[in-house]
Amino acid sequence: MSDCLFQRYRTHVLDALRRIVPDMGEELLARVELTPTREAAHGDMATNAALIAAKPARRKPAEIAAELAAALESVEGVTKAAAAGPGFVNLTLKPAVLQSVARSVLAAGEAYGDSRAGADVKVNVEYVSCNPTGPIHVGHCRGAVVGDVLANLMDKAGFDVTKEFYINDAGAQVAALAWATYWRYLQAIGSTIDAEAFDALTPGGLQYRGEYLIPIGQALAETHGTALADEGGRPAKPEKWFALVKDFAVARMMDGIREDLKLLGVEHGVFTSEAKVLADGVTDRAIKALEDKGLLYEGVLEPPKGKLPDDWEARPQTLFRSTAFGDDVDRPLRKSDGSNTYFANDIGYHLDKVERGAQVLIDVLGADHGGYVSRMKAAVKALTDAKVPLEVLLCQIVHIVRDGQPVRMSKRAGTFVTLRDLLDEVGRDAVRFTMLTRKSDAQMEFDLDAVVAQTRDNPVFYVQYAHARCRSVLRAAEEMLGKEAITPEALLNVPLDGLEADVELALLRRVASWPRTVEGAALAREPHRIAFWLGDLAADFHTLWNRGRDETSLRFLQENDRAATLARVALVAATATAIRSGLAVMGVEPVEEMR
RNA sequence: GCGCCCUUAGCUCAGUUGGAUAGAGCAACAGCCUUCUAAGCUGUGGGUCAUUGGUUCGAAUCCAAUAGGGCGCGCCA
Repeated sequence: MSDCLFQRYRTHVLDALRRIVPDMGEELLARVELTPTREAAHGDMATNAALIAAKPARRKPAEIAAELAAALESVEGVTKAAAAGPGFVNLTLKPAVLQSVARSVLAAGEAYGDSRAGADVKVNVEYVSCNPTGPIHVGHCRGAVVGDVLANLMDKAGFDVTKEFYINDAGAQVAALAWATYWRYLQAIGSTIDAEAFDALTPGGLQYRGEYLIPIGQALAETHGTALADEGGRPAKPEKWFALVKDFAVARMMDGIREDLKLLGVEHGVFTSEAKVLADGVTDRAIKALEDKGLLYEGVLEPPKGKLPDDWEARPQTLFRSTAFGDDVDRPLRKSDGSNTYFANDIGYHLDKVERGAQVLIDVLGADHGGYVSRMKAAVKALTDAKVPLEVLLCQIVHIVRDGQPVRMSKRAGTFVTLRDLLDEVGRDAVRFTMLTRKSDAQMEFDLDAVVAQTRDNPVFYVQYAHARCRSVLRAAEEMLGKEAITPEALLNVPLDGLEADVELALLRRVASWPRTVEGAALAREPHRIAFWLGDLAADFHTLWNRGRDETSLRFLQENDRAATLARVALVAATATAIRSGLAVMGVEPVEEMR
């Protein structure tokens, strides 16, 4: 675990504050923060301590701030502490303190920024969770990346994270998949039945007509020959084939989905089957638990306002009293055929996650599931007596555009629909990084040309370029000083007091803000902050680099000044490490050079 | 009709959970640049934080109402 500058000095602030204003409650002290300043004129850090303390002390903030500043001025490493504005205290640190940040980074390596804030709380992050009825689609892509990076982030922040995928393999959709696969199987064994005839035979009609099921039908034919059909390749009764074909198709679909996700760099630790949760009786147990709490009843729902479904009719059904937990209406658990609704099974699944030890549940869902959130939260609240929180991250739609024009998702027109096509076109790193350049709950345009453009305004490129430049300097430094001189271990012992230029200190300040960025982003469940921090860090590094163009004295490698060179190499190595630490959370590969 | 999310510079977006004079990039304008790694650099202009009210030392941030955009609204997942 790396020590965080801000945490360290915050304890000094609290110590001083306790002396000046005794008897402050813990909850008030918790609101005291020490943050980076927005402007250089305000020093390195600022605290709101005097503003917080003013009320309980019944004193003016400026007064307390002045006393606090006087006390903090004597703290080791502080050159200046000044009251400012409505009652802030600004701290200016000795350059040596900022310089030591480079050493912390080199000592910690990519573990720099690791935090214990999560206190090993068991968090289950469920994401992607698409139907296993076809290849994974670009529509799932944002949730996949957001979920994965959130999980990485929380892991880095000290949570005990499980990455989980829920396989929706129990509903009508997989039944339709089984029928469609069977159709392809019949074709593979030479049956002449056409789509229309089979469509008429299939409950709910033949839904999945995509070519991706052809090889699966063929594989079934190879294994089972004609055994799954009646004579002449005529369709047999479902009893003869349905369960087998369904399981086979789902398994094959999941193989493909797993493979595609792996190309995106997403690997879940746990896959949970809806059918298995159901078969194991967890779902029944969950429903029983709700019943025991008196939260189920037979009732008739009001028809929905606005557009009415064509076949709507009032009907008594088993309802969960979700309104008791903040939902708008009570929700049905059984379909008219007696089977569970998706919601009912999902209640079972969430109980399953809790029974496996999760203390916090996080679902990453598409925005079209927004209407589902309050009922699921209600169910989890009811099941766990509000002991296990369910948090939901909604990801808004991504519009794929090329050159500002929307890309229509049409298979017939040959424009891509699958995640794999997107990855083939722009690459994994561009997809992952770009998906996090917006808050999850904001809509986003994904421009196929812009995300691979090698320009300043492409954050993926800009961050990669910064790392490549760092590596380039380190390679040149190796030429100049020898390999042993610039290992992280060797650089740990290099004097850093030459790093005093404003651009160098600004870079160090940014690097120093990584631990608190990790904690803040993890606690707020906002993985996009990592992408923005990386962009800021890259900008600071490029600024320093560019300054060296005009002022040769600021260049990293100085032929005649070994001490200055070593200090700067340490800074560059620390910067590269910080970038890698951030990219590791993003699941993006750092590059050694741009090509 | 109801619920949830969103509205910040001409454009695309941040804004560290209520802090100081609201910030980047693009575009515009003005200079510079032939390079330690090239895909540029420096500077300038640009704002009623959708609108109105409220909460308090202090609001883009919290609350209420209004306007506009998105999503959802029994047995799809």
